[in-house]
Amino acid sequence: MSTATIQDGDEVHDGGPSPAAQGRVIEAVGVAIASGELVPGTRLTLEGLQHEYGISRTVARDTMKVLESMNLVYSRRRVGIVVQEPSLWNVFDPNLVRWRLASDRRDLQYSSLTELRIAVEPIAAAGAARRASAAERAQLVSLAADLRRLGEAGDLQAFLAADIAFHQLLLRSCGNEMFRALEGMIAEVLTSRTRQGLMPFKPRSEALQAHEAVATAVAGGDTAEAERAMHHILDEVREAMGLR
Amino acid sequence: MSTATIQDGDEVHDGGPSPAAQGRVIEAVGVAIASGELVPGTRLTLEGLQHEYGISRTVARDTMKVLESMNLVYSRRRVGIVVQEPSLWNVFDPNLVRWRLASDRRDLQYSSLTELRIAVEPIAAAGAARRASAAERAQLVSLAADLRRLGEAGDLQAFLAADIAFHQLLLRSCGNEMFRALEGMIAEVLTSRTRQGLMPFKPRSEALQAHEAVATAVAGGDTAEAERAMHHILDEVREAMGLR
DNA sequence: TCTTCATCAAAGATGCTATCTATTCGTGTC
DNA sequence: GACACGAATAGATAGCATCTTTGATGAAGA
Repeated sequence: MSTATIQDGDEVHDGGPSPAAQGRVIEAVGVAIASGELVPGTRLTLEGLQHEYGISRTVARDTMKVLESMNLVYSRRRVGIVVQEPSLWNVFDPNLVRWRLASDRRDLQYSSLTELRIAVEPIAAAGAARRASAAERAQLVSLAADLRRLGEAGDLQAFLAADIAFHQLLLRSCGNEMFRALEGMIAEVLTSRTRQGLMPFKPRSEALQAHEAVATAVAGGDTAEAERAMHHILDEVREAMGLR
Repeated sequence: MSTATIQDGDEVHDGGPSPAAQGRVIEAVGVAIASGELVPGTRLTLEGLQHEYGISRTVARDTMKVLESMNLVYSRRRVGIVVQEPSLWNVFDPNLVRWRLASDRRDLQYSSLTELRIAVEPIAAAGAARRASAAERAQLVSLAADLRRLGEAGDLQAFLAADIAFHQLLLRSCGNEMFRALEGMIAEVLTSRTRQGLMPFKPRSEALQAHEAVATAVAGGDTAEAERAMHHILDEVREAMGLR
């Protein structure tokens, strides 16, 4: 409407002056790289991006700056912006994880995350047993009870939600900021596990018991037992992943 | 010298036209935030940054975009650029890790990384036993032998180098891209451990044996034993960190 | 009359565009 | 092998658009 200027409309972008052009482009290019559609070595240019997405040079510039800070691309004068080798990517960047989970390379990302989870959660449980607050310990016990109730009732949806809450609380209360940063990714893995039907239709009684054991151990400050019980929970996952 | 223009020099920045102004500013602001010098809630403005660092709006914008993608800040109209709560930072970003290790909050970052290492390395060892290439297995055995030789000779410097190589190779060959991304951070932790004198002056024979056990198990494809032996190596670290 | 609440306008900041100069570095030519 | 050309990013500047906070104004009610 009041967008006065807008010259040379050879390719008017629909959304008007499109607020959040930035995010749109980062998303689009990020997804294209993460999915492998843009293979390593591919060269982009700012001008090309401007034209393709109908954005100004500045926006193209800072988009590439963000992608560069994730190590998805590097830029050199006279050459352009070059897509990096996957082995150099910042694979812990939550955005990148999201993009990869949305791509058809989903499985690779999923198994990496699962293995990470297997590694981290036992130590997180031990950390929680050592450092969680009283409120967190109590909530953990309560969540374990919820899990049993919902699991025995067969309410898979609610069970998943409580399961996510349980594991997230553990990561949050373990006192390690890096573990806490994995909260979102763990949630993603658990959700995906249920969606793909990798979860038993009805949670195994053994798993329910193990969750209770973790909660009890954390509540009682028994680090070794918390770690052991969490290991036990994850053994089931390892089994399912063929990592046993 | 050839800095032709430079108008209105009310505050000429020393470095001339400063190539790589970008990196300089990201580094400076990133360090200031990571070190806690800029507390959460602090407001910056593009204009303030332009003035402070003698840069243009474009560069200030790019810089903030990068910091925003690490979740160190968020920016809102009419408000400015606001420093985020540390709990929201992308603490796995290698740059942020570096900044924090360089700050006086070093210890916090160090212990988080150590705990992460304790969690990841056993699973990485198991992964390597399952998935490493023949060359990698051989190299691991060879590095373990080097470790014994250098350890018994008391050459702490060379021992550290070989130790880093050993643990990095393990992470690289374990087949998990996320673990591999931790290579640099592990190297940092090991270096720091030696520098701070946390390493025994002469590596304990038990540790040397455990490294050999890991290498042998990986070479032989014995995942359970590789994991167990790596756990054993890390028990010493846990002991030292008071995590036992 | 005083207080409270809703409404509206101005200001201050970023979002985005457009355009310019400087610098670098790969490539082709001599 | 040296050198010139050109393509591309790096950086600077100016300006309009947009959003959102803040404060002022005015009306309704106690």
